[in-house]
Parts: sequence; structure tokens; C-alpha cells
Amino acid sequence: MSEGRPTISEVARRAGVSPATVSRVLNGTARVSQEKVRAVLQAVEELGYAPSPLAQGLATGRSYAVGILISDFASPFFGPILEALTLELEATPYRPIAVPGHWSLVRELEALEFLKVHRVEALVLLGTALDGEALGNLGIPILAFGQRIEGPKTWSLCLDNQKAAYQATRYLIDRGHTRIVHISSHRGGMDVRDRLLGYRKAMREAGLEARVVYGDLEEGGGYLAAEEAFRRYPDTTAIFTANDQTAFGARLYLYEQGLRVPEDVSLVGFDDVALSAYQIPPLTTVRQPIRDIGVTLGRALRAVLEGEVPTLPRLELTLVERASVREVGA
Amino acid sequence: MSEGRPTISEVARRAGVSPATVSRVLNGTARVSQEKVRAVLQAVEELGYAPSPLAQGLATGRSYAVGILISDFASPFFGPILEALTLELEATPYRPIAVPGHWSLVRELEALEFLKVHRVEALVLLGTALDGEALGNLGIPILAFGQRIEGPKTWSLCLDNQKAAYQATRYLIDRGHTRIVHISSHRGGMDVRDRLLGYRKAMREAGLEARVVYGDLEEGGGYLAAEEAFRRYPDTTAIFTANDQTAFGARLYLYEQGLRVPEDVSLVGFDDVALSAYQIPPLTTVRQPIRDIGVTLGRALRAVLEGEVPTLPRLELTLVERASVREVGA
DNA sequence: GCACGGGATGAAAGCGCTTGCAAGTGGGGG
DNA sequence: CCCCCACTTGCAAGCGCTTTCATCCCGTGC
Repeated sequence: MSEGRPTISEVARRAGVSPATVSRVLNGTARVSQEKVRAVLQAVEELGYAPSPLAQGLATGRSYAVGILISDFASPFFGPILEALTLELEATPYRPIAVPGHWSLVRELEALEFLKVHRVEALVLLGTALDGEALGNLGIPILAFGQRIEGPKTWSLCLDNQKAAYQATRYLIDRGHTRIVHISSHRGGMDVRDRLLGYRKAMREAGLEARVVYGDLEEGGGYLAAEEAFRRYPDTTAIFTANDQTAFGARLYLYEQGLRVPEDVSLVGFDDVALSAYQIPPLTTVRQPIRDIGVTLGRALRAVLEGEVPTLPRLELTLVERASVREVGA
Repeated sequence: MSEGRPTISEVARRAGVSPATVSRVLNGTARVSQEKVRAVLQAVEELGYAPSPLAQGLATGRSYAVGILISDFASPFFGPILEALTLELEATPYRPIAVPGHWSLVRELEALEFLKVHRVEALVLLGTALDGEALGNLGIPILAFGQRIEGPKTWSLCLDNQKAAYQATRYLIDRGHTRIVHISSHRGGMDVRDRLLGYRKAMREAGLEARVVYGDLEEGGGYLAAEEAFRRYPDTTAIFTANDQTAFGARLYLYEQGLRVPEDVSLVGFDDVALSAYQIPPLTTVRQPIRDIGVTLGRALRAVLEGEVPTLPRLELTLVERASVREVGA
């Protein structure tokens, strides 16, 4: 024994029925008499049978695989989203094939090709740089987050980044800050650009000078960007970053320069990554409902796979006030 | 057109050969004349043909899938390992199916079942609680990290956690600390226990009292554990945590209590997660060569899949001195 | 009592690919 | 000039499953 896993024919033989009947019982695709159902179920039980997804896929023309293109497994933002997303998929017959794009368009295209070859039935894009062009008409539904994509059977989960960034900037302005730097990035998708827009709008409205520098959305880039910011704008009193990782990097720079947060300079991040609450001081940041995003994507994915039109609930971005911002005296 | 993807027969027809020949050309399983090779290749090119892994799998009895059981996609430690690991697999025909076990034995068993059903050809365990028992004799090679597993065709990548923990504790002792708390955890595998052992050994040798409290290896647990530590041992001057996330949590507790790091209490972590260098102050911690671990596992996996015996190089744990420890006066 | 309808079931084809086997081809040696 | 061998190539079976189609059986209505 241990002759590999049992096949449907073995189950059929043992139950005294045909493979077709076993298939019908297992998939509930046709009425089968009580008696045979019982026999089949018992045989399945005894043999420990589980159908081969490969064979099923071949026969049905379906793969039951969904492709998830993620920018980076190591991301404290997308990682948890992936976590929630896969969790949501767990009770379904679909299995996620998650591949990282490593922030490189070339890799993303390769990864996409890989997923195409594997005949994924749907695609989830988590913060990639892919656009409608690159995706072409690959005939499967696409769900995107962190980027806006146009196309048939394509849905994007969009939060109002611009508004949130606007509010975060206002928050700083309302507390007396006028010399506010925004650390943005050329990396990242629409979201990051929207945040920049929100910042710009708030500054413009307040008649303040927009001070923008660019990082790479990671800690190292944040550090460098902060350095550049203070070189160019030494009198800066507040920094608003395009994401938390950038804020962490900036924070270190400030620390090394002996600049206290929030006494000397205030800091506001974006994302509310798990660690933001544990920064010193705890980081005031725009909270993205990470778990909800993952769950929402998961649900939408399920809907899409069932051929339905997904309903993407409106998710809100909210500023969570912690301790990295201080009110400056008039 | 756009009639789904082309099949091997279409390629064959176009190239004026049989499907068998196409297969042979593509897999290099037999000599084929120059001329036909060219014809096939051209047809493949023109049609944009790529073989279906499903069909290939069915025919060969292979799945080209490797299972990766990870404790948690959101982990700042395992996430990057997974990242490096998958990267290493990219140029191979194998595709990773990564499923999270969510720190729960039940889920891990479910996940394992899932992977078994999908006929993965090898299994990688990243910090799960599974032991030889649970794994049973599932006839495929297993690679483990962060846990020691016995069995045929089973290899564990083990770093000397005990020694590293011993050294980290000595580091603290050598700098004059005597009242050192270790925050361990009941979660996690052998590694975490080894760290506890290393701590104990160092304390014992120095004739110091072992002060151990337990967390959950995440920030929240670190916070709580630190709280408990100071309740039980108010005169503590140093904390050595079983991982960095725990240290982050403890750090916040200290901050909230107005205890300065390192002036009032020194802090040493374990892992050297990406963010450790960006803590305030930068965290002194035991560095695990995260990237190397991922790469090593990836290479070993490839070897194992080719039927070879993997060579697991010796990876070292080193203490990286940053700014969270101070020397206490005599 | 007979024809008919409908539900349960099995036989068989086929999903796209690989591979053992046999057939066909051409060249060299006897 | 014929035979044999080595090489290339196609045929066909089969991987494990689904699904169409035909068959069979039973109950019902006239």
C-alpha cells in the first residue's frame, strides 16, 4: 500500500459503483440514490480519498488557482493584507499562488507570465506598477488594490488617499505648522501620487509652500529623504510621509541629528502598519484598515470567481492621533 | 482566436509534426532533427505556446509544486525569508504554494492536508509547531527552519540559538548588568527554547538569578511581558527578548513608564528584523542572516527536488551592537 | 396490461500532455 | 546488391477526473 494516493476508480470499485457516480456524489452534480451515496462516502472515508486538483483542473478546464501579484512579501503593509486575503480564501476551493514583483516592472511582467501559464482564474494586484497596457486582455477578472486599473472585468479597491492626505496635512497646519515637508516617492502607484496631491492641495489652500522630497517607500529611503529635506529646508517643523516605513527612516535621521519628536519636529505617517503604534514616540499616522482591506479583497475575489459582480464597500482612512505631533506656539 | 491558450496539438499541426515531437523538443527528452526543432520552435513562438502545468503534472505524475508552511505572512521575520526563498525558486520549474499556519496547530494541520492534496513534491516548514508525529510519513522531502524535525528525507536548518543567546546575555553581564530579565515564549519552536536555555546558562554561570517572563513573540505580548517583568522584578536593568517584536513591545512599555533606553534599562533583541535598525534608539540585537536563510533554504530545496542531498551551510548568529545597551557603573 | 416519462447509472470520450513501442528512413558493411 | 543497425518520428495509451449520452428500470396513466 501507500501506493500513492487512491484514485477515483479505486473508490468506485470499493463502493461497487462507477467512477462517474463517485464524481457525482462528491460534486453533487446529479441525484444519486441514498444507498450509493452512503457506499461512496464510506469508501472515500476508508481510503482517505481526496480528488486530485490536477486531474480535476484538466477535466473541467479550471485551475482553481488565483494569482496574487504582490510587490513584496516582506512588506509590513502588503504582507498583512495577503495574510487576511489568503485566510478569507481558505474555506473555498481556490488556492492562492502568490508571487512577488519586487518593485520591478520586468519582474512583475515575468510573474504575470508565470501566472498566465498557470491559468489562474483571477488576478489580484497588490501595489504593483502594472497598468492596463501591460495586462492586456487576459480575459480573467482582475482585482486591484493600491492602483487604479481600467478594463473589462476589472475592479479596483480604492480608498480616498487624496482626502486622507489632505486631512493629515490640515491636521499639521491646524496645529500651527507651516513649514511642512512631504516625503513622497516615484515608486508605488496612484495612491502615493494621490497623497502627494492631497498634501499639495492643503498647502496651497493654506497659502503655504509645498516642500516635497522623494524616497523609495522603505526605511532607507526615508532616512535619505529626511536628510535631503533638512538640507534644503532647514527650518522644517513637520514631516508628513507617504508611508510609515518612510516615517521610520526619517525618524532615525531626526534622532541622529538630535532633533526630538515631537518637540522639535512633528511626524505623520501613512498606513498604520503594526509597528507604528510601537514607535518611540508612537506614530501619528493615517490608518489604512489593513485587515479589512484583505478581507474585502478576499470576499470580492470569491464573488468574482463565482461569476458575480463584487461589491467593494467603501473603506475609510482615518487619522490616528498618537504622540508624534505637537502643537507649535503661535 | 483568443480561443484559450494554444495546445500542443496546434503547435504540432502548425509545425507539421506530431505532438510527441513537440513534447520532445520542448523537454529535450530525445534527439530531434535540426529542421523539425526549428519548425517547432517557430510554431511555439508564433502561437505563444506554453505548456499547461496541469496537463504536464497529470501526465508525469509530478506537480512541480512545493509547499511552504509559514507561521504568518505578516511576520517581519518569516516574511523576508519567504521572499528570498521564492526568489531563489523563480528560475526553476517549481512553484511555491505558501500557506499560513497562523500559529495554530489545527490550522497547520489543515494547511498540511491542503498541501498533501495538492501533491506538493517537497515541504518547507518555516517556524511551525509541527513535529515528526504530525507529519507522519508523507514520503516527500521536508526542509525545516526554526524547528528541529527528525525523519527520513528531512533536513533542518539550525542556527546555534543557544550559543547566541548565551553570548547576548554575557554581553549584558559583561557590561555590568546583573538583574536581567529574559522575555521568552511558549509559542514558537525549539529556537525560542534554545534562547531561553542560553540565557539560563549564562545567568547560572555568572551566579545570577534567572528572571523569565513569557510573551507571544509579538509586540503586544512584549508590552505585557515587560509590564509583568517590572511588577515582579522592579529593579531590573536589562531585558533580553526572544525576538525583536517582543523587544519593540517592551520598548513601548518602558517609554510609557518614563524609563529611558538605554540609560535606565538596556534592551537586547533577537532576529535583527528590518526595523530594528530604525528603532529609537537603534536596537542591539542578535542578527539572524535572514536573507541567507531564505537563499539557503531555496538552494537546498532545489537540490532536494533534484533528488540530491542538500548541503546546509553553517550559518552564524552574531550580535550587532547598536544603541540600546549601556554599561552600568560598578 | 401496455406505452410512456423520468430518474438513476454506467460507458466512453476527452481535457493537454508524456512516453513506450513500433515503424520508417538512410547509410555502411559484407 | 542486400541486410542490418542506428536514428528519427509517429501512434496510441494513459495520467485522474468530468460530463455527455445512452441505457435501464420503475412507476404511472389510460
